[in-house]
Amino acid sequence: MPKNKKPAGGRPAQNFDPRYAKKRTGGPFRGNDSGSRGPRRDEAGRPARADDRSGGPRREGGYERREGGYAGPRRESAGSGRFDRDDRRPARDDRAGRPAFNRDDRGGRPPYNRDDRRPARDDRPAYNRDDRAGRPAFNRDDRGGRPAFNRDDRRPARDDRPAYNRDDRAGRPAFNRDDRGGRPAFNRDDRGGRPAFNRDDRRPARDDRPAYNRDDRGGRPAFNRDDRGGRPAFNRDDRAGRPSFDRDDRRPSGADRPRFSRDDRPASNRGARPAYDRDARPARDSRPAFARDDRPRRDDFRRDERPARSAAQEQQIDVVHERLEAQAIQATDVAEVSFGDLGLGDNIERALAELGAPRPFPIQAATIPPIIEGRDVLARGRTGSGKTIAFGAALVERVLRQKAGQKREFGRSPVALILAPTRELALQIDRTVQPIARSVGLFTTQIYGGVPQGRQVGALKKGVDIVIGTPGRIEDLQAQGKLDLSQIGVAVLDEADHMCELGFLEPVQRILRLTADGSQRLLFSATLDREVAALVDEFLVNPAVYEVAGETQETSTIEHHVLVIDQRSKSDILDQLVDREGKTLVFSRTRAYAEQLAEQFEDAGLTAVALHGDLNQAKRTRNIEKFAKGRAQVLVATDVAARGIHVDDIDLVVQADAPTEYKTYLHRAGRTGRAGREGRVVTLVTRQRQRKMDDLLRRAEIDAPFDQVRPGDELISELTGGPTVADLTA
DNA sequence: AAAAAAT
Repeated sequence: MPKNKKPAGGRPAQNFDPRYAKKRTGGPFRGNDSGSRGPRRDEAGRPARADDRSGGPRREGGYERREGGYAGPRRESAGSGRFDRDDRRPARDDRAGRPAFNRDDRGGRPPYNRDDRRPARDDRPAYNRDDRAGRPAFNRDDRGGRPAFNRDDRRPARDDRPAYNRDDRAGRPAFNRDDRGGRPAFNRDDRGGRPAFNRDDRRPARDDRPAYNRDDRGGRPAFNRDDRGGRPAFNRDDRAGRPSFDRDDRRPSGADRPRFSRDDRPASNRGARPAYDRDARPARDSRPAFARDDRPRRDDFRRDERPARSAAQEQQIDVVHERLEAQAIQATDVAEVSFGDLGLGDNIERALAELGAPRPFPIQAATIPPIIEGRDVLARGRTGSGKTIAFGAALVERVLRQKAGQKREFGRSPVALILAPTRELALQIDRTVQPIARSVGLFTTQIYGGVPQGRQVGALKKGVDIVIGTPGRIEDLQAQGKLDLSQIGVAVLDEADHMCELGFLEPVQRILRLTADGSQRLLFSATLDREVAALVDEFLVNPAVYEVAGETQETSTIEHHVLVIDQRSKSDILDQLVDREGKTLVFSRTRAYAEQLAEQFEDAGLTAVALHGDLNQAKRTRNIEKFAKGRAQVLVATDVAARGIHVDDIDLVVQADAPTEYKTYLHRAGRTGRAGREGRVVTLVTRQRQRKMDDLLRRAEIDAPFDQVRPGDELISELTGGPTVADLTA
């Protein structure tokens, strides 16, 4: 999280730096983009896309030069789990190298997390206290020694503070009212089971509030704070308590089950069914065929059942696209275009080359010119197609032209904002945008939660041009008067459709409303759809909409498989899937399961780390870094890692829990097969979920084979793509 | 269910 604003001070060892260079290099666009969709028309209003349409074949070689060389660490880890454990022990020092003590360590981790979290909290109070302690001390000294100075010092201070405070207070209540109206609604909805009751309660309360509000303004915040303070505290207690209980429960059961399972399974399954399995497979293969035959019927039924839903949704989608006049960009049309041709300056072009992007990808060629021109832009380009560079480079050029001739001022307000749904993504975007901005003398900073705000505020005080962050902390600092959004002339929403989902939309709307009137808005996502209509209608003016032609599964480098399993065998099958060479990313639906799986894989002798919202930010960053650098073979994550996150060379994505939305599937799958590399996605489903999975894949326009598997089946080791640790050590 | 601000 060091987001340094300072010019020279090179970046403090950033996790993905080396790797990062490759990241964002772009997508799997191949020279042979067969799927040309609609004619490429030149809209009247379309800012001339400077692309010379010399339709040469697109070369992709330049983007593959950097190969992630993590063979070393991998080899060690693959060689034997015990070596890994030994390696870890010294690293963990305190925890001592007793596998048996792992249980103790597990019990000990939650307290560590709490400690880690507290320090973060302690830092702020600590800084505050220091500041407070410091000021009174100085005041006292000033009062005692220098009356004249005291008056001077106090006056400006008092003048400034009350003035600012009054302004802020005057301003905040108004905003607070809006916010309170919006947030509690979401909180209550989120809290879940009482929406109806809450709403009922609220309405009368709101009716009463106008009168009560004025009187109670002082009182409510107190109540709100109490409520807020109490609930999170309970949550944290619960979290801390549950994991330990769960872990305790799991250990005995886990210790017992594997023994019983292994004993039972070999006896029953291997003994009796192996022959049946092989015979049964063809039969199973035929089932999907039957299922497919059945599916059309279901579709018919569903169409009958859903007319309201699907029709409405499709209409909305059509409306959005029709009204926005989406253009499909042909890769061949931009094959010979350079970043300079698109309007970017030499410095930026050089910075991009250093990032591993010597020439623009289609989504970049399509969107950069209109962004520089100042138009609102919607863009859809599949995962790993280079969207970050598209908006990042164009935004820097745009800001540069706007600020041309202006002096750089200390404490200036930021003029551009990039919003992302997760802290890791915000950090990653900054890793791309910062070097581009620096190349032309602009400054960026990250504004996201989970870390002390002091550093972020310090950067803002010095003066920042581009802010990159997550909604919560941005609103927080804005409310504190430490972040001025009024000068924001360009606002980017990465993962825009996700940012329009419940829980994100309102904060995003509030933030956008605080930006300058008529400021430019850019919405990017691999799954941009009608969900962004709420924002488009309010914040965008005559936007240009782009997508890349030919983004079909045929042109994808990702291979998809669905394994139909017994719930009981899930654990063993997962062990088998992740026991392999190469980086494996495993998705789970819940934080607890992610944590559980990471421990399970560790117990199996692999190096595995978890990534989810229950971890403090330091640990989140540490774990994803370990995975990126190859010091962990397996990353088990919640959907916090589903969108945008780029780690080189993930060649297998395993969905331990199948997603419920096709968009989630696409984004999770998109963690592999980036920039033209090959990747594989394996999704586990139970027999009962098979049909839902089939529907989901159809919506995602993905064709994947369904295979029933049991632990030990050859298909599993085929999918892992290589010999396992067990094979090597046997 | 998860994510996003702390206190």
